[in-house]
Amino acid sequence: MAEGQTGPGGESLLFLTDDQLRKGIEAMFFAYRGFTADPDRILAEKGYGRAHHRAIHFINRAPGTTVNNLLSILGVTKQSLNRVLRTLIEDGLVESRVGSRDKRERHLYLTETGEALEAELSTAQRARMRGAFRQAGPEAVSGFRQVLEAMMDNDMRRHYARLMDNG
Amino acid sequence: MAEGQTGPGGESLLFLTDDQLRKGIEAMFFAYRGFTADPDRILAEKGYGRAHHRAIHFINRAPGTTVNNLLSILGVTKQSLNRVLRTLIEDGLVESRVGSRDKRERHLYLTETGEALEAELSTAQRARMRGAFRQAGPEAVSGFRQVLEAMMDNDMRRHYARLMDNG
DNA sequence: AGTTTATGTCAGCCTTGTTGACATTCCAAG
DNA sequence: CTTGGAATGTCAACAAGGCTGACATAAACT
Repeated sequence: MAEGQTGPGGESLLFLTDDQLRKGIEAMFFAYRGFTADPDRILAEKGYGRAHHRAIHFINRAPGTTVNNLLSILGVTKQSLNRVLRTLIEDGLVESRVGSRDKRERHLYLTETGEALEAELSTAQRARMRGAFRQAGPEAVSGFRQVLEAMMDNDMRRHYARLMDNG
Repeated sequence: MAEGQTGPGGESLLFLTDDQLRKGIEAMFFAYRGFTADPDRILAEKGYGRAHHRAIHFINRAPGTTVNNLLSILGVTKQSLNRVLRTLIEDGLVESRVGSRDKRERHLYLTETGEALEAELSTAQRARMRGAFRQAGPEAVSGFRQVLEAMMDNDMRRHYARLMDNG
């Protein structure tokens, strides 16, 4: 089904065949492994996991963010995040400051040590992304980001857009 | 560092700034969540997880594949895969046939029930991919796949290429 | 006959997701 | 002002699905 149609306007829809879609799906699967491979190696050495990386990344992106905001970005339960945050705080990578306006809130910051790990992780991950971008070229990069953005759920796209504004 | 250089040939390297790379990284993170969201919901209803989906997908792609081949594609340990395969076989979604040439090997096939679940999962996942492809357009899709392929590790790219040939 | 290869299984550990129960803090309605 | 609900964060316990290591079996290769 859905093989090589042509739309009402006459534009080629070859890229929407089930076969093309399946290629996109498998590309996404294999590429995500490459995407996480380098940070995973670094994290494993230090006894951390991907969850720690995600927390560190977004704390670095928005220093002083609250636990609740982080929860919403990461899309996990607060209990799950809390476990990760606790080890990062114990290990001195993250600092948690009680909110001045609202004392229920905890504002999160990377310490110097935390920033060092963040730099190590993001340098490795950027190197991989840079290689892929360079190899594929600027046109391809633009398409890459368009498709990814269209693949997000609405709330994720909201978070994504907000981060793009800040950065 | 790496802000808006121009290469020796004069071509713009704006898309290789740390900022652009970071956007690519975050897009990849949020998009992968969308990518898995629909299958995850279906799987959760039936008491399966992503690991089962991956096994089902690649058995469907290459019926009769051996356990070892699947291990290499999925990049997990045999113990991990075995646990998943065992439940799929017990539940009658996958059939394991002893090899005729080499009786050590087990060749894996989806049963009718297995094919039904595969269809349900891949239909949902294709719908998401189709929406993203349609929204972004054929040029973007081409770029998307170029960047993803360039992001893979070599052995993943090998598996990917082999699957593309078959398909 | 002995070695290697492919597979399966058991036990046990870790990360990271989940839910449930609970403490603290804030705010607003009475 | 007090009290009750909402928001925020912590602790405990459990499950899925990674991992390693040890071991059994059977077939193939030398």
